[in-house]
Amino acid sequence: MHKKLISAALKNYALYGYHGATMKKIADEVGIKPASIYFFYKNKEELFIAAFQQLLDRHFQKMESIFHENQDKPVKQIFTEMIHGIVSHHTGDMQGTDAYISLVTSPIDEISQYLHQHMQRYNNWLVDTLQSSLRKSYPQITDAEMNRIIKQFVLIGNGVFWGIKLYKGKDFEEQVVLAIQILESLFDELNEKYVSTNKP
Amino acid sequence: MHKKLISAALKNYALYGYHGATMKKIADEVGIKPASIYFFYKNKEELFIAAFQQLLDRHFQKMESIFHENQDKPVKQIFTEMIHGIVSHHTGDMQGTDAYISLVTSPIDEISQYLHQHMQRYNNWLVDTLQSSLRKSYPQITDAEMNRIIKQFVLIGNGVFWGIKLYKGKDFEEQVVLAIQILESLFDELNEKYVSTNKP
Amino acid sequence: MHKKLISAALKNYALYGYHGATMKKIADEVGIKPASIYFFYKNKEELFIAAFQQLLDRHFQKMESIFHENQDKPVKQIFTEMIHGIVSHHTGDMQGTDAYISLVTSPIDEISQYLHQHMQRYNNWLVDTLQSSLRKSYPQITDAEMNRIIKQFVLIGNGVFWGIKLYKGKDFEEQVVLAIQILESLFDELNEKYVSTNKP
Amino acid sequence: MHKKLISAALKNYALYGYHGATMKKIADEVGIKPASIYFFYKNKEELFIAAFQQLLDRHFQKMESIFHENQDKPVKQIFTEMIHGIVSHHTGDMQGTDAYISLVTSPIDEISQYLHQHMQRYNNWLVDTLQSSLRKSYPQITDAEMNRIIKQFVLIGNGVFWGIKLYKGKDFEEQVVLAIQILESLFDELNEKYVSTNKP
DNA sequence: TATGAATGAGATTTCATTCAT
DNA sequence: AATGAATGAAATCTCATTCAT
Repeated sequence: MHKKLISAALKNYALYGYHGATMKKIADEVGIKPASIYFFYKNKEELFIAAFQQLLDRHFQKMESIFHENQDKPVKQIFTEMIHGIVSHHTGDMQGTDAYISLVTSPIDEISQYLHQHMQRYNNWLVDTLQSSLRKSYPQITDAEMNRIIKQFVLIGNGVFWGIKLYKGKDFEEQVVLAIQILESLFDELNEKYVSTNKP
Repeated sequence: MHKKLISAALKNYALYGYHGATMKKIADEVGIKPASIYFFYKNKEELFIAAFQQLLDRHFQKMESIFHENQDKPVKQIFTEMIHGIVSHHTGDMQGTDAYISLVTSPIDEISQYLHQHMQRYNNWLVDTLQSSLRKSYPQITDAEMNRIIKQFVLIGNGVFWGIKLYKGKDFEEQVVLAIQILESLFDELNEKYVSTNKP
Repeated sequence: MHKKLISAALKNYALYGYHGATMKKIADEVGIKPASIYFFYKNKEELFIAAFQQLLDRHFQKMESIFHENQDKPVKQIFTEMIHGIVSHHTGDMQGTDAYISLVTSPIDEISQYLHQHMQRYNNWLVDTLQSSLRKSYPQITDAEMNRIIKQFVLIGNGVFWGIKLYKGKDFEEQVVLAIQILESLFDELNEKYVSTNKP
Repeated sequence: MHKKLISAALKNYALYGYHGATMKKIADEVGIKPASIYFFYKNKEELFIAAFQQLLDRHFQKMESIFHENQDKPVKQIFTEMIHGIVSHHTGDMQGTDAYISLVTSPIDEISQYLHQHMQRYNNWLVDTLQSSLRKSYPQITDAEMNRIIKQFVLIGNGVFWGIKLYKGKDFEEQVVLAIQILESLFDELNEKYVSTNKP
């Protein structure tokens, strides 16, 4: 029931925002009465804190698992697979995506703080992880250049992410293709610098 | 008073969402009583529809004026200036930006429709405008290539836009710099292809 | 404008009752703004008192004029013409009729009192008037018998009146016919008693 | 509580009309808070629809029971007892009577429709019932004559009913007496026609 | 576990009324 | 003669929450 309530809470949050997601709507969704929710959660705020934590934890876990599935492939492919991973994670759970977007503009303090922590943690993990992957393929790469390419990757990832809400169908697929093309040209530049001597 | 009410509505929408932006909060903000709002707008929904229309119209107008200020400059600069324009428009009106983000997940039908129309109109204008700028500098450019570079520009713009909510200060400035670097490399490729006279 | 306001007030009273007849609805009906009503009437209560007075006065005047048009005809015909008069007065002004019905259940003190006075005055006039008509045709009629026939006439008139709201078209017309048949048999009885010697 | 609410709703409707019968007044009457009414009825309209249905159903049931108590008596007495029944039903529940009168001018669609259905049903039942009673006592009576006497009975009943609101005390009692006198003379006529054996 | 009944607080909206213009 | 702007009061209704069962 905890799981079902969190899921219903997120769905309603995505649709109507915090104040629009009422205990009644959530209760209806899981087939109980509003009063019953209080058996599982102290109040509305606690329910939503639990829901948001789950949302962000799941996002983190998904990104980790995508990385682990691809960590032995060539770096470029790791990067492109992560783009695909972001896309499939979010398009496959539109309600979670909407909730995530709404979170970013949320004014509730406890939420904002947790979101900020999550961002920090996610970013650190991403940078650490991608740095080691890059270093493996380009041993002489400078820290600055690593940072640059990782941040550009994130920038492109963000562009694709926001596109999820702006484009549908073919239009969105095209965005993904174009994002990966950019990524590839970034790696082409890297290759020219660090691996040109490899091709005799 | 209409203007003040719309402004207050947007601010509160950005902060608390549709259901959290109460008529009382909005009235307090402009120094009248909640009942008085109904002299200017039939109900809450109509107030917000007016507010959202203004928000989107302003966004469009801002983009147009940025373009017109730069239309005689070299293409590459037009593109980079538009990135700067997007950034300054949104960072200078954070409340409007938050409102815009929330709009994207809004379930209110009339809003969603108007948003969709706006997107269509904005996109068409952007493509038309940038195409003619590109054609002037690269007369032999193919339609496909024009489309590609414009869409990649949009993708990068979206990445920068979403970054506004994720990064602050130096971190965000770095994102803009990196975005422009990507844009520049895209134009470098174009130049290689079409500005053959550069290579004597 | 006074006339138009009273008319609009009555119409809305008939439709929605006192509390449902809002100053806005009344103002809309006559094409002015609610604030303007206060130029003509001190407040809602005064407007309605004026309206109800007019309603009852008109009713009284109508009955008087019906009587005067028929006062030289045979008594029986006077009685039947008055039934027709009641019918045509009320069916021709359904909104006034509804207002009149609602008045009867109205809890507003000033109204109830005025209504009661009107009833008294109307009843007295009716009895006086019909008595002298009856006396002219049946000189030996007792006061008791006069009273009886007048009250039965009123009873039948009330039955027809209430039927206005219960029946439509043919069904209502039939009620009128049946009412007049009853009246006629009442007069047949009178004739047997007082004018049998007239038929040699 | 449902019963108490309906009763309070009818009382306040009779007193103040639909718009004057506020949820607060009704709640006060039954000793709860206005918000609590919404636990039992979705909104004001549904409460009143339930109340009106009960009002009309009770009226119908009362008339049926009056008939059943008297069905074995002579026809004439059935008719006069029903007049007495109408009177005692309505004078004994003045609030219900006022509510009933107000209903007749109600503009609320769902109410009007239900009222119309009730009228139809009540009328059909009345005609059917009285026809069989008449046929028992006057086997040779024509359908036309039966219809006539039933409709005249209804007409007189309506006159008495409307008199409830116009006369008090002795004056009203006199109306009932006069009504029954009329009924009796109607039956006298019937007897003359069909009970020829009375005149040896 | 779950709910029926209830409520205080507050949200949206309506309404009669005022007042300066 | 009429209205735009405003408001206090109140009406309808919603909502998070409580508590006894």
